[in-house]
Amino acid sequence: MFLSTTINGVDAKGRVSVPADFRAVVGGGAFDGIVVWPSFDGRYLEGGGQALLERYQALIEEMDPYDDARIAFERAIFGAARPLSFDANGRVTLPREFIDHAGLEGKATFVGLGSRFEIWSPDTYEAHKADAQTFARDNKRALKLAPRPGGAS
Amino acid sequence: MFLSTTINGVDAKGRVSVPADFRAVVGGGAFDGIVVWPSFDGRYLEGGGQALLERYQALIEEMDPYDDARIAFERAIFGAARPLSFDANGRVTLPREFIDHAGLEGKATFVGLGSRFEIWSPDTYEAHKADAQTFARDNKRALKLAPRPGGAS
DNA sequence: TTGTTTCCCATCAAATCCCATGTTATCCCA
DNA sequence: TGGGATAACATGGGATTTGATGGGAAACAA
Repeated sequence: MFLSTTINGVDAKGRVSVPADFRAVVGGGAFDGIVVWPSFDGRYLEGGGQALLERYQALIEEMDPYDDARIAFERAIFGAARPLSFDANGRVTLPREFIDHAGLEGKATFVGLGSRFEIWSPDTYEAHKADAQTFARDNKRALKLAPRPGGAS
Repeated sequence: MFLSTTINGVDAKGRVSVPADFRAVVGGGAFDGIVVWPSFDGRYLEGGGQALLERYQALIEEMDPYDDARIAFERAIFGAARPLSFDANGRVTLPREFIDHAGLEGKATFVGLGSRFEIWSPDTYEAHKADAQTFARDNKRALKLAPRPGGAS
């Protein structure tokens, strides 16, 4: 499970260290790396392991072949996604196009979201994080279906 | 089940012993440690075993993929949570950021709440407890209608 | 060639492990 | 039931490993 937030440097070559925790999550599969694509919803990148894309593929294949939404998702995700393999030190090289989309300038914030993660420019993310916390505080009762009490661990 | 309140020391490295009772609760799982995140509702930390987060994940995944609330909770919880593994003596190292959020200065109060626990600065917790008791006294009529186990005791 | 990408090695800081020690709780036995 | 022995827990400091990062050489493509 992808957890926590980490800021790592992006060097002149577009290289960035993927947090070791994240590498452990995707490790073990056939492809030693991550899959990343620009979000169609904002100036950030989305990513995950190969397994995530396979899950998305399964979801999309349940839609009608010529459903406009299906085609849009296929293009926005599969068409835009790139597999980025780790180098010997656990870094990946981000395509220039991705760096521009997310406005990464020397730094990148990795945000773990359970089954996937996002990559933001640190400044941009700070603003969104504050929004998310405010929203969560004001709407915490939405989670009220709440875990049944007593079942520990 | 996480029970009772314990005060343990936080050393210069940010290390703190997790109460042995709590360790027993999370023991047995794949991950030998706890998961902790800063509360988005106050100056304290929330935590539990890995199973707690999995329960939250299950709840969140029942929401629509692009629901604002879902994204906000994902960022506020998963983005902020960190898995902290036990060292050989049952301690975890709290990130500086967590120590600052909760205002821990050398001491930390672990409060067991059944399926999860909280970590407070002892002083802050005492004040909070007093407030809670005052509130309870002033509202005992309401509490009578909706008794809730686990209120600060 | 010329620019780009991939691979490899060196360095530094930070997280992790390991061992030693005091203190408290628990057990055992007379 | 008292007291000593034993084990469990909490804590401190130092050593070691891991992780992140920077630069440069080699392979590749235009």
